[in-house]
Amino acid sequence: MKNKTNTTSTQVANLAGVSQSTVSRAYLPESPVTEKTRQKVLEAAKKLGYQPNAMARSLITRRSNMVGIVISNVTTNPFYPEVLDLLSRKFQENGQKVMLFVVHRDQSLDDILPQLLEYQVDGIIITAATLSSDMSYECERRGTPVTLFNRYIPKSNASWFCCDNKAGGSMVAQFLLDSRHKRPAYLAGSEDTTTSIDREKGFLEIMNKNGVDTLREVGNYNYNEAYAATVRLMERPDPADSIFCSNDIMAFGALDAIRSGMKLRVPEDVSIIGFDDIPMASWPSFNLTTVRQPVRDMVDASVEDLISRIKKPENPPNHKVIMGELIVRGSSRIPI
Amino acid sequence: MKNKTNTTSTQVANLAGVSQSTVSRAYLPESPVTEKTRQKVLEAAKKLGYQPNAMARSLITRRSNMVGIVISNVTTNPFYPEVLDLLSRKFQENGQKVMLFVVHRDQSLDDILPQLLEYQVDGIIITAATLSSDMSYECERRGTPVTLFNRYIPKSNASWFCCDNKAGGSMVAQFLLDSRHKRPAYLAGSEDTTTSIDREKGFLEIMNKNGVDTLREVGNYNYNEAYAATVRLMERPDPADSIFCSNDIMAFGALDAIRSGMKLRVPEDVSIIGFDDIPMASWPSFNLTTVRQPVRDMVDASVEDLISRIKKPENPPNHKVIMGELIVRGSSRIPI
DNA sequence: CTGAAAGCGCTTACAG
DNA sequence: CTGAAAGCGCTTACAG
Repeated sequence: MKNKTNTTSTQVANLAGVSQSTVSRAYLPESPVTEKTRQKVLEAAKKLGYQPNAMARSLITRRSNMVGIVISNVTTNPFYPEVLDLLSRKFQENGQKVMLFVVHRDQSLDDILPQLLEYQVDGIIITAATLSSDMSYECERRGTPVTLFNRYIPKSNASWFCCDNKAGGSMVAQFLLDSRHKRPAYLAGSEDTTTSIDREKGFLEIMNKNGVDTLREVGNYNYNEAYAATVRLMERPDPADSIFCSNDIMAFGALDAIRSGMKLRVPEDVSIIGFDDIPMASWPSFNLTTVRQPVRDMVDASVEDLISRIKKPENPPNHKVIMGELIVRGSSRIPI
Repeated sequence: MKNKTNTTSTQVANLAGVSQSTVSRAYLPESPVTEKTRQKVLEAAKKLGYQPNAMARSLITRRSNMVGIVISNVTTNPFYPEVLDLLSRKFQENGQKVMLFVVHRDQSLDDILPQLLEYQVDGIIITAATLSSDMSYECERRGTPVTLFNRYIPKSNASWFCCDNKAGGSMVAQFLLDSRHKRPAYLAGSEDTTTSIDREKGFLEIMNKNGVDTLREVGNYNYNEAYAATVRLMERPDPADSIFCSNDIMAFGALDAIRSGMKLRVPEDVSIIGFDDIPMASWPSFNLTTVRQPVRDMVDASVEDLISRIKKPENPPNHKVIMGELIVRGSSRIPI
């Protein structure tokens, strides 16, 4: 293969017999060019295989038309591939390119964001991870808007859009009480995530209000840990009669532990409820009662917010919490 | 939030009392600068919050340090989020940024690749999709190497790295025969994918050699379609006694159809075998016998190939087919 | 409408 | 080692 060779606007200009500026104008929608010269340019461009260089354009327009997406958990929770799919689709529809960073537990965003800024992204969406105040400040200083997806930071210049996790937890609690459960358990996700904390908060608020004691275990949003935690919950002298898992993947772990591991029945012996409503939740093998996150609305809101703040940097950040919906399936007993 | 403002090397130069070129050199590893001036520059840079502009750098070095990843099926098959995760991690470790495109059935790569080229990516990896010869030619003309992941094109300038899909199909066929199945079925993925075609080819080769007739249905790599296809396979007067599904997700659909839908037993009534070995395959609910794709090796080979061809554009494309491994679990009867 | 010129923020020969 | 200058490939005032 030959070395990198790019046709430039000057070469096209020479062939078309116009100036380089005219070639440039031929590619700009609102520019003043007669249709005739534009055709002449486009023809020459085609002959030479010319395409404008986006780097050079970005350099001078101070707009890269790239946004950064930072995501994690992409292999451990099917919810995130869906979020990524929707986000990137929306940006593509808007003509924005996506620079992607997949982060892992051992990586700090403080090393990632500077790389995004170095490439002059116009804005950043952060999913399933949170922002240090240093970085938040740095983005603000540079004028690069940041939007958090399903996370929030009390005071910062970032926008955020979350599922109403607390209300979701409360809905589950109320549903469990209505269906006469006496010994509910909360299976927490990662302890440092606001999602798990808020779901638990909402859940406990209702349980406490009704004077019901709850059990608690931690599953770190992970199938295997949830499986083990469920075994612990069930081997107690006072086992749980229902488990609210902070995401669907953990609920599957709980389900498998109860049915395959302990040979108990769902929902007769134990009710299992999840959170997310990923597509698998409706598969017959799981048939999971769960809280559906309004992913589409959350994605739409995030992208629209980011784009509007890219266009008008003076716009203040926005925050919104969007209600989820309880989807009742066969993994839980139902109110009579 | 204020408007975009970037500190430039010239400002740093002024503060540090050196020339702009010296500031530039301070950021280049191999450049001749005394440690003392470098420190002076870095200090000034820190004070001003300076960071080099990657766009300007790319423009002049003719290397963007960005690679394009084109991926699809990211929500329908957990195999691909894993591929994406591994690919992007490897590139990040190599200091390459990733420009991501998630494509859908209705989108042609012929619209995507020009966007990647416009942004001067140094190379492109295409996963779960294939390349038109026009585009292949265009990339070659521009000197941008392309690597296909688990796809191939007979003659083109692209590299490719695949699982040995044909051998995988043969392994499954032999295993099914060894465990005395008499009426095997092949459940095809998308008909236009080489992965499904090759797995079927290998499967049939062994079956034919042994004079065994096979059934066939199409599931398009999709859970629901596989569920329906399985029902058809079992409702025949001569139902299948084993189903080789062209990926794991379809195998789950088959499993659910057989157990939840038709109340038959696996593996006593029917053996189910998949392909991929995604993490869920080992969950107790599925406990799926399947062919494990050597994802890590495939990813490593692809990334290394792309990087080496970015460095040396004169290197010819490489092709490699890597053997998978049959993972025997509980969804299939075993040879006696 | 069209062209000549300046300039975006860098890297890199070329001198010194 | 360091600086002045050219130039990467564009866009965009400024004249005409």
